[in-house]
Amino acid sequence: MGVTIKDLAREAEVSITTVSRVLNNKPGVSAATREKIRRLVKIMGYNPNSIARGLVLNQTFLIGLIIPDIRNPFFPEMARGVEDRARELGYSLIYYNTDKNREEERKAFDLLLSKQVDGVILSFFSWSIKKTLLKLNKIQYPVVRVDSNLKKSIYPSVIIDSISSAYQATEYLIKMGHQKIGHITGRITSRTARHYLIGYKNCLRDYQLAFHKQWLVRGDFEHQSGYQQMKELLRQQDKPTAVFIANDIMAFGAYKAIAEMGYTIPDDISIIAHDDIELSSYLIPGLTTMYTPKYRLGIILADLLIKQIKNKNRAEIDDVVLKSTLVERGSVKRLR
Amino acid sequence: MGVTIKDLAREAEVSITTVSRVLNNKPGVSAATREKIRRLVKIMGYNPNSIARGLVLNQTFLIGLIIPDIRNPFFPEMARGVEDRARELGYSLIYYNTDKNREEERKAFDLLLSKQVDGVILSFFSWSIKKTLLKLNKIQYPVVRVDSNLKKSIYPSVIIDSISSAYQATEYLIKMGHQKIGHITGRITSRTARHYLIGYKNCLRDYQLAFHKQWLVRGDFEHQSGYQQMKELLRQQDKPTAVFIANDIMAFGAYKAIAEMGYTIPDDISIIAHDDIELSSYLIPGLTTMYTPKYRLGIILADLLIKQIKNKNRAEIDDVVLKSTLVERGSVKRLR
DNA sequence: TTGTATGCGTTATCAC
DNA sequence: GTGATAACGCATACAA
Repeated sequence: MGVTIKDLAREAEVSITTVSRVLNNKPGVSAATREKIRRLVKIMGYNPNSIARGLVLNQTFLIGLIIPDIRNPFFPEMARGVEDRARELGYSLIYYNTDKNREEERKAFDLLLSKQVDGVILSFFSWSIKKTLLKLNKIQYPVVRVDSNLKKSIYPSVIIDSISSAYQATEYLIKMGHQKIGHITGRITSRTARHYLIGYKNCLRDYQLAFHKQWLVRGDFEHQSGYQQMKELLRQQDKPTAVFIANDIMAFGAYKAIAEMGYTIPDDISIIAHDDIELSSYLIPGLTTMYTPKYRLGIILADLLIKQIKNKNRAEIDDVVLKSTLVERGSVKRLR
Repeated sequence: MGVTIKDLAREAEVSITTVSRVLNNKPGVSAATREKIRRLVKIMGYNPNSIARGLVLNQTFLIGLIIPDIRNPFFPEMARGVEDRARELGYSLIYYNTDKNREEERKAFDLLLSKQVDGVILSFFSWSIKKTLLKLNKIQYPVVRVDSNLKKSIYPSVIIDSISSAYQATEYLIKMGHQKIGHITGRITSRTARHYLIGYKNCLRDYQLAFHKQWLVRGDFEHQSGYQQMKELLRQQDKPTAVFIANDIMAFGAYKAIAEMGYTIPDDISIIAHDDIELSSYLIPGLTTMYTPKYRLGIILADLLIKQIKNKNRAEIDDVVLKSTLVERGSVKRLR
């Protein structure tokens, strides 16, 4: 196919060893030959075959990125962060969307390992795949995870502290004078959704507000469910005055439901959500939400993974806990 | 690192050739040994090294996907289509975000070729890179492009006919009784933006409506500019009654601008946009826009590319033209 | 039915 | 300064 090191050697009338030396900027080549080969590289358009390089070095400079679904607005931000930093450090990314499907997650691992990626980034895995992870750990295979689990893992993780984040959101509503606070959950099979629920409940408890079962409705992180569940909430006799919605996407649906039923935000009902995706500031009124540093998350993931790749010894398992921060816009009303 | 074909051979007490045969389901192995090796594969957890495989087969089953920015909501949909179909056919994807930056685009090519990808998908390149493409074409390197250029290229393309699409959008406004029609353009350096402008102008001409320079304002495909440019439009004495906005994202900004200035959609001003990203139906009122089949676009791209990869001979250059279709929601008012 | 030998493009070891 | 040569893991032409 392309021009190889061998072609260069023939053309320059030297051995491939010499060529390899100048390509890798190693000493032991006269300035003259070095120059000659450099010129040839340009003229002949040589591009190193990193596949062959990977075979001998046992390193491909490839990283596997396993995510649930790139169409979820959370992930492009994160992925871009990973990619930018990874490229900066000389690595490329192979993506794998799993839809949080166990079988796909398993396949993703096999495939990526087969492609000899130097490490893999796992985000929001639906199961712990403990066995696989243990096996990888034994052979010192670099992995980082992003999750909302505070428990120590055998691999470094970036943790989004969803419990505290949900707590903050709820607390904000309370401080704004709300007492009747509802919650639209995420897909409850996900740990993140369960953590939000815990944070919400903890906060109610700490502020001695009764937990009303009818104000807790189940969404699944998709707009559709935000729409439906908000309608559910609004149909009730005794409505909440504020709702904590598990993500911005569902808030979009909720906005629509509220408008359709003739209510207005924040006068009739206040909304706080989670994530702060890019379009949320363009809702009317602007969505008050918990900002999660998605791009930065990506940067950190790349750093953590590549650090592992470089330190074969793998001394520290340093977890990073990422805090979400409140972004006040116009969707929460101060009561009384 | 992992267990290799050699390990299997040693364990099974056969040659690596035999092992290779059963791994690739080739004939010429007794059922007994075949079975024995198959068992060993499971027990020892063998995972083929596709890097080594790629070296000898001269095929990596890797595809390069070059896009401007995965954070633009258009691309996750498309990328997911590519990935799903590619995986189905046994290929994985390396992503490369270029931000439409020439230097990055050039680097992307070098990197991807160096990774020995079997082909590359180019979407919305900012320049023609004719020289590179010609060189690749000479060595029969598989490439597909997605663009809005109807001109024949040396490589197969999926073409989004933006001129006709903008024409349709404008025509729809006219048929709804509008005569005073504005346009917020995309970043005018992009061909797509220019094509929208052409379609818009063509339509005005065909319906004998005068083109008013002050109703043509320049955006850049980002919400921010939709917001600003819509304000610009609304500040005018003689306002348009309807505006064709070059993409949904800018329409989000425009909605906000309109609300802030105390106008309502569609009573005071009608809006039609382009793309139909997922959240657009949740705007209030729902955004009327031109739907572009982004996921399907991805599927087609993967098919076209892999077809090329398989037919080394590369008989046909079949372009595919994708039409956008109108999605009527609530942002355009029928006049009179 | 099975095995030997060679090569893919590159780097590393060792010799000259 | 330079060059043979082996090796990485795998597939395959050719022998046996």
